[in-house]
Amino acid sequence: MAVKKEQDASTEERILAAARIVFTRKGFAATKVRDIAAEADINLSLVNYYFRSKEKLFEVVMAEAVQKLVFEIATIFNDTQLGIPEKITRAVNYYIDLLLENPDFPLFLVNEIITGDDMFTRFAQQNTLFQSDLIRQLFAMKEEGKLSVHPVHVMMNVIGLVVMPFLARPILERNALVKDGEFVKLMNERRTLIPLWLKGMLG
Amino acid sequence: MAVKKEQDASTEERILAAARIVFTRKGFAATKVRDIAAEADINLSLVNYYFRSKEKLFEVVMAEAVQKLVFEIATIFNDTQLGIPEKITRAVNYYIDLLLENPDFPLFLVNEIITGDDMFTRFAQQNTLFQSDLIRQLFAMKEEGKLSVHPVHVMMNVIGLVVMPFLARPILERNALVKDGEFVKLMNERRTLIPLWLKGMLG
DNA sequence: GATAAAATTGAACAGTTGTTTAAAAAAGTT
DNA sequence: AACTTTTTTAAACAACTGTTCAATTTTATC
Repeated sequence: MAVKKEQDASTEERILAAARIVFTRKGFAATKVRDIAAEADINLSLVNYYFRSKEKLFEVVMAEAVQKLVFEIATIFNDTQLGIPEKITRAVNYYIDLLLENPDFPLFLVNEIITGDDMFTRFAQQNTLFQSDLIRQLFAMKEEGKLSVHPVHVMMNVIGLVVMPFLARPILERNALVKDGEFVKLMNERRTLIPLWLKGMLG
Repeated sequence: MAVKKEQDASTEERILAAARIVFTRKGFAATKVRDIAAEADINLSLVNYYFRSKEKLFEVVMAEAVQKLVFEIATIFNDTQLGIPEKITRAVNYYIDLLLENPDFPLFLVNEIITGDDMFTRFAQQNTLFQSDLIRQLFAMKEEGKLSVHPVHVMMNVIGLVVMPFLARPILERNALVKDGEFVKLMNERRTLIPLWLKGMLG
């Protein structure tokens, strides 16, 4: 008995896709299971049938997001073959790629840091960003006297310079400071600008 | 008849204070009116008695927050007496002061950009940050060929460098990268570092 | 094609949540 | 003190929300 799952993934995947959209747009608390069902155009009960609860479904979506946001970067930051500037350049490019495809990610994640019952924390715990080889390199550089500021400043700057524009995007576009399509152009400029700026900060 | 309000402000103010705490910590959707009543230690009905609805109460709290975050800065950015570096230095210091006192502000505001029904937008519309004298100065500098990048880059960098640490703070402290109390020290360092970094970017 | 398993549906449940109401208590006014 | 207004309270309402259940339909297996 029990034919393993994986027969008709279409419904399950549709729910997941809908959940991604609604959770990302409205956050966990403001999202109703009925919203997801409507977005997926399936019966309400199916959400609980495929995923056990709203919370479990959310965890899946959140895990995906964190995975995308953290794992690749962790690999780069932990590549002992790469120097600091190269690590930063690659990370910046990866993030800008990712965020151009998923512009709502930062808002979504930031939202859950407050709203959620530390769901974010649970996953971010595996977070190797902050105990990475890059951190080690920066601390070493600091001790050699070649870096004048606390390594954390550098980390905060990388993240801030990459992520903030996506957080501010709605406001920028609303105030017509950035016209349609221009945002993408600006972000592409930042691929080379941010590493340049950081080089200035390191020196 | 109708003795004007303002008699016993204590209850009203207690509700408001409680609302600030709970809304800021959990966001609009995740906050229950009963949470606020409990936090204020008053009867549930009084919330609707003094403020007409949860939404109206939230608007008050949000308006306060946006006011604090935008108005002072707008004044600085629009002071035609001040040069670019001086504007930036003052803005950075004001923001760091403000955010050290209200560390949850950024998370709160960012949260409402997605979750809220554009409540943030309504207020931020008065936003003179992005049509300020500083913007004008930067565009002028750009046209004179003394600024190589788009002025928006500069704006995004200022905000990003100041605000991001406060967004990342929970993660930084959780991962023990920043010890207790050290965060404040780092932010105070950034008062001088950020203007310095930005000078480098402008040149 | 008969049988079993899995998927889907509509309805209902139980708990929550924002809001209202009517009555009581407190404060203010004459 | 009598009376009015304002404030506070407890209870209830009505709508909403996550979840479950039983019945039905669809799909897979022999």
